[in-house]
Amino acid sequence: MSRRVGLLGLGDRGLGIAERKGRERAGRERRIVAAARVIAEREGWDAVTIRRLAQEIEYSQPVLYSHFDNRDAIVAAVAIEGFQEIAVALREAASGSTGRRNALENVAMAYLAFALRHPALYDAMFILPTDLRFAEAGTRPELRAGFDALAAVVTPFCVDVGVVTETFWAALHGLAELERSGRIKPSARGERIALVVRAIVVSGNSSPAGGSSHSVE
Amino acid sequence: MSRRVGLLGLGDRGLGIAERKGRERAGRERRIVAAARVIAEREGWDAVTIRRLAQEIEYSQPVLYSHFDNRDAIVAAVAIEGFQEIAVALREAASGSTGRRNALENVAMAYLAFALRHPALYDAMFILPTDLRFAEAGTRPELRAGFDALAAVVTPFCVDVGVVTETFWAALHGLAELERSGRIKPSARGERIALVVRAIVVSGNSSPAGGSSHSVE
DNA sequence: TTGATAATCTATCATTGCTAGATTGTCAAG
DNA sequence: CTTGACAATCTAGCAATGATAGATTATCAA
Repeated sequence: MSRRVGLLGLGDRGLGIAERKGRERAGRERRIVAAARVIAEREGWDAVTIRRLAQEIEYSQPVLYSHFDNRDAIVAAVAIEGFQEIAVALREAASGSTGRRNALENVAMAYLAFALRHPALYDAMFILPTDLRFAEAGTRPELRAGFDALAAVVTPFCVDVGVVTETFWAALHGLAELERSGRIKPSARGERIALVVRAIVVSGNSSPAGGSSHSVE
Repeated sequence: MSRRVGLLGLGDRGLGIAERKGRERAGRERRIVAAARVIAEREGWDAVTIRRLAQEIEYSQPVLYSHFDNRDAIVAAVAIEGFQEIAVALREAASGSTGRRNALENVAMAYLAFALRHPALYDAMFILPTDLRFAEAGTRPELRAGFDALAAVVTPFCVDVGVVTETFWAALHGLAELERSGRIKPSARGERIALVVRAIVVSGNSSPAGGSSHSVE
């Protein structure tokens, strides 16, 4: 976010005032992000203009630039909300499962349901440019949470958790994208998910070791 | 593309002239698409503006609108080129293979190589809005060719070719997208591909029938 | 009260996709 | 050869967008 904040140089009892200003500022920032998300989900990201957001929060346009460097940074803020929420959704799906394989199924279904239920949010997370950093040392924990949730349900079936999780994620993302954009027919979604799940169950372990089977449950 | 063409009302021997005009027009259209693609690949799609393209082909901006309804239609034209070319690349990868499993591997690698080698082209095909129709009755054959190439190498390993091909495609697309956008580390690409290939080989056939294995080669 | 600084606004820029309307080229009918 | 119609193309401009410069107002310590 932008730097020039101010609210320094407080005198003796100006401390509470600075706190109030900080709260107001944070609240305004949340309203910007919330408005962006609502408009994007209702009318698409093209409708999310700086002017429109300014009108929505009842401030002038330049105020937005004291919160975010540019429009893409607002998209990124929405994307981060999305990564937090999909992590929650995936963890819930996993926890409400009857077994390890069922957990895989539920998580896969939850992933697709999330992507299809919040198209604009998913756009912000994966399609629109956001300059969010992934797969690096300093990756924000919000961005790792979803990956970790996938890794959790994949772990029982493989030795190289990282690679299998990445591939599982890729398969789910690909299914979501191709279905979202009308490139594959939605009717066979269940069968495709079943295929992905079976693939992980049966061939997740890359090296000859590892419990290859006979624990099916 | 746009409608108002003209070149009718030809008299007795005006026929050759009309043909020449048609050729010139088609050539100009090709130059537009080619310029769009070159600029996009060199400087990104944001640099592909109508003015820039007009300058490139040495005509005024409105001329572009006699060829394409809008900017997205130009992106779509580039995307179609991409679908044609990826189909060729996948077929070549399949034909130069030593066996059915090796064909799977080669095609998967070729898919990823294509996506990573032509980022702007892949953007046009899968990321940017184009209103191209897929998975419908009147889908253009150029858009089916790539899918068919995938289906060809998948067929030996499954009964429900459609579903398995869709899932294979999704996995490859997901891997391409996540790697392109820096969300998974490029170093493990080979292992991820191997995982996808093994998954199809070992669990591609959904029903209990079908040649489940023992023909490995 | 005053002067400095923070907070916010008004006004404006350059760029974009797109289009209306004027202008030029082409060619068949008279 | 002229003329009138139509195709082809251009000049000029619109409205919208992201972004910013600079004026204006609020705040508060001295």
